[in-house]
Amino acid sequence: MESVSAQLEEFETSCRSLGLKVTHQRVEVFRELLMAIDHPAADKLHQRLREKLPMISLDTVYRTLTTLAKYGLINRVETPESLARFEVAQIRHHHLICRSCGEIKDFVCPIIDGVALPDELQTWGKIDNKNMVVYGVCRKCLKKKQH
Amino acid sequence: MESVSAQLEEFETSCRSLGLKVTHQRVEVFRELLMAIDHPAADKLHQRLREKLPMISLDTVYRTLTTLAKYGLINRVETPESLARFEVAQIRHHHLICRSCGEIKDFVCPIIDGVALPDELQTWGKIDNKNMVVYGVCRKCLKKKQH
DNA sequence: CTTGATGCAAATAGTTTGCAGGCTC
DNA sequence: GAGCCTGCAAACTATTTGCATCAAG
Repeated sequence: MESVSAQLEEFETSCRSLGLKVTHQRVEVFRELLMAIDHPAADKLHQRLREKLPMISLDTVYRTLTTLAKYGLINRVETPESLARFEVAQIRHHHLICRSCGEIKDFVCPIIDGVALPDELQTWGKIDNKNMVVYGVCRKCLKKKQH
Repeated sequence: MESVSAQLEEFETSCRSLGLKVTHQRVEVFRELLMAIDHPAADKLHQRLREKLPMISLDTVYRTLTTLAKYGLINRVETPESLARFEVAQIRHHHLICRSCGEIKDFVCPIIDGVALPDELQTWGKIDNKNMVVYGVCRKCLKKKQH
């Protein structure tokens, strides 16, 4: 596991080699996402960022997230609420999503990673990512429902 | 593989047992989705439906899709464009999504279906669905890019 | 200095909701 | 006939975009 500062340094290097300017806002967006464990949506991230950067605008957050996702520095996670959520692109993992509260949890599963996809997919085009998404209702929500 | 009329009949039976009224609009929305192979979004479905039901409103399509998905009669498919798309809940399958044109293709993979998920997921809550989502760029889009 | 990034405000796009009338059960 | 469903219009929410200014390389 890399340290936060090492990851930030790597981020800046990546930006430079991609021709993206290393702005204060971009670094902070990335740092905030690096610290987050809850796959925040743009709006939530914006709220958190304003503590450090009171002037940062929501559309800059959107633009930054879109740009970073486009270059693969972060991942966009699809959710059932059609509300985009984000995470720093880390080790290969999959997602567990609660239909009730929307919580997204990561899990690793080397077996799934190792499964060979059907041959027909090879002729379809160029595959660059596979992700297992597991839906259900988390324990907290199951308890709430009993009332 | 069931015939279309058999599936429609089953749909009506399901609605009744769920306490949902079998309206003309609902049946047509379901039928249209049954015939579709492209996982249409609400808007596209609405366009198609207007050929048969010129008066059907877009919000009825939305309401119907939401209701049917809630009861598991159809599935909502998440996409990278945060635009909800739908399909009739058929046999267990997975999705292949083109990042460029948004095409969604189904594929079956018994091996993936059979993989036991890590134990930690059992304690998380109640799991009701697992789906592999494979992202890439389809051949048609790869060709376009070469120009 | 040049070009891309930001902040502001306004525009979009997808989706949801309140209400009155209509249709299923 | 009772209550859910529909159509219409308006509201909302998430996200995008045009433009002038500003800052990184």
